[in-house]
Amino acid sequence: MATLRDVAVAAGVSPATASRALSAPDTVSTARRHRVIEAAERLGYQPNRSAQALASGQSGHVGLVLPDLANPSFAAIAKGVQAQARGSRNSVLIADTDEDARAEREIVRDLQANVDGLVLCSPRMPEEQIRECAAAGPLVLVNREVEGLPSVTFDSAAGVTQALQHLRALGHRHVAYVGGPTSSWSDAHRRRALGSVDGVEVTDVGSHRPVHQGGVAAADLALETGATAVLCYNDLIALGVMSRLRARGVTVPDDISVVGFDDIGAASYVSPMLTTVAIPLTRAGHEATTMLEQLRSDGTDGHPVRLPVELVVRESTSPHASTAPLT
Amino acid sequence: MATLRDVAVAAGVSPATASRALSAPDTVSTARRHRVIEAAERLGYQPNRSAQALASGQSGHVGLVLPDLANPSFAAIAKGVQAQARGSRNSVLIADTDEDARAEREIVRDLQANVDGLVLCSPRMPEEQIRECAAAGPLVLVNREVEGLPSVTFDSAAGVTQALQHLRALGHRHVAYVGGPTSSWSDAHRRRALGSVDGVEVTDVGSHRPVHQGGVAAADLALETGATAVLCYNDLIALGVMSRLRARGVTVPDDISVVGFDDIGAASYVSPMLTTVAIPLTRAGHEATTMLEQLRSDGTDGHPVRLPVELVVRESTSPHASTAPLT
DNA sequence: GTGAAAGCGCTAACAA
DNA sequence: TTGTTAGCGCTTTCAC
Repeated sequence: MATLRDVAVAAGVSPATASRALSAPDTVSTARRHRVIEAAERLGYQPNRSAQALASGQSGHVGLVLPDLANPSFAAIAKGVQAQARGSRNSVLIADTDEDARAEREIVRDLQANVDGLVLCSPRMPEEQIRECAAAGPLVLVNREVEGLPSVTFDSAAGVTQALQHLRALGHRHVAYVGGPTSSWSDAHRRRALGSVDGVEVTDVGSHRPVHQGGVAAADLALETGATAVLCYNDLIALGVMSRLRARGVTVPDDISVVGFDDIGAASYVSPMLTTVAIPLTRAGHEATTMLEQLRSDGTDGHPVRLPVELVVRESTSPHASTAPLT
Repeated sequence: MATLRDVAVAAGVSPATASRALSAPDTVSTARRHRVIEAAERLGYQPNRSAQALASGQSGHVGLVLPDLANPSFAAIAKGVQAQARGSRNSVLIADTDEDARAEREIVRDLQANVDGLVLCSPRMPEEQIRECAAAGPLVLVNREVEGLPSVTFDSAAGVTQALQHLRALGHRHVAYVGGPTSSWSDAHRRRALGSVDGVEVTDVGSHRPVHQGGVAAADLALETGATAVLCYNDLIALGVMSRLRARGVTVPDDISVVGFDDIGAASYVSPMLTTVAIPLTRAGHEATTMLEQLRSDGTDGHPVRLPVELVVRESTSPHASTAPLT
């Protein structure tokens, strides 16, 4: 493997000049710069990142911590982070905490020691720990807000309102809400908007695991409330609710309407296709990474950013029977 | 940030001893080892990976190259790689090539210069390029075989056979096969088993994009063949086929049976639940990473490993009407 | 078993 | 603009 020294020798310049020619081109005379670049290409020179990191104090790595890569929502965020990072010639060190809260703190510590900045997606880490992490290095939160720390979240309260308004417009007056993990920031945030629409009564049927199975468990509870529509913490739950409803002979949307959150791929694969609040996950990954880069350069503090969401009306919602428009 | 030097001073030993105490414990006397470890913990010492890498020539990073993180199958592989790598105190540098074949070669080159080994998941990179990559450093292929290179694949030919046998047992005699990308190794591998079951005629309806939309496009073609069942390259396609069939008023499984490949989450979320060939994606990630570690230590060549697959019968397949068992 | 010393490949003052 | 000189923090001979 060719080193920078080799390139310098081949180009007939000092290592320092070679270094400059490659990483700060305009500080070097045109002629020499060309010679260096040419030599680098000819030798197939690849900079040694470890050496660069050691010498410059910048690893060129962005850390990404996620609860579960296999969850399509997190994977989408990862994709965004990845794309944006590569755009600025950074690479991504990824850590899946496997929903293990205990390991998480340690994983973050470990990672943080070796990256320039961290994108942290940890719905459940105690706020106090998050602050500790933030003190240890540049960090941007995704899908969670902590006072004073930079974050990228979704305006899902607005999403809840949109969903509720949509349901009201369809004649629904009583909606059941199937919540996500109690300790999650986004669930708390959504719950706050539950009373935001006049004329719609919302019954909370509690917290459920944000997976398909959580939805099947919640479906019976939702049915029991007598609500004519159910709004779910996420699509996985919504899909679970729909499965269970179908199994019990309840038809969606004729008997009951269902709304999800996230707009994962599966939402459009099922029948009826799921009406859901789409949240720009991949964009959040972009945004967080950009913010991280700014944090590091400008040294600014970074405001929380709240990305807009959008209700996507598909087939799982329809006019409530008893108030259906007469045709 | 405390350095190893700080730890050494605090423990009253030389940096060399401190280094040994931490990374080769049994080469140091018990007493000193304890002193060093204690000091390290007290100071919150975190080794600087870049320095370790530079000095030892080992980055402690495993590279992972994938076509698309947002694709649940690849995300599952990533999860496996990640878990296994952490188990051996390595971290994962991830690169999503975004299905961009041109960028891919460069991404790999770049990554390869800075990792100890690479897990490469690239269904479409030309074989010759793959060999180049393999020459540049330790590398394990996932879901693809190249003569002489270590790889982890799935015995999906056996999966095709299982699926076909299942369909034959249900009375199907004519099956349509909806293929994946022409240039993909796994599609070629599956196609080879299409004629493996006597009494079942398989009509190939061509290559399709391995996404939902690809399936909806293929559904009409499959129908046109007059086949009573359709076997798909993957679940996304199968789901697309089912959507389209439903839209055309064709009922699954009563009118036509559908079988997928992969067993992604969505396969169990839809109705009817998809019968599919489950492939151990996450395990493949584990396996590939383990293999990579062996490659590096033993220096062995690494045999190709072919993981078993399993047909999961759900609701999208049923006896063919005209030959249905009489009840 | 332990320490001193020499780098790993690069960047960043500082001089020239 | 360029070269010289020091390291970055760690591992690893090599003596002791």
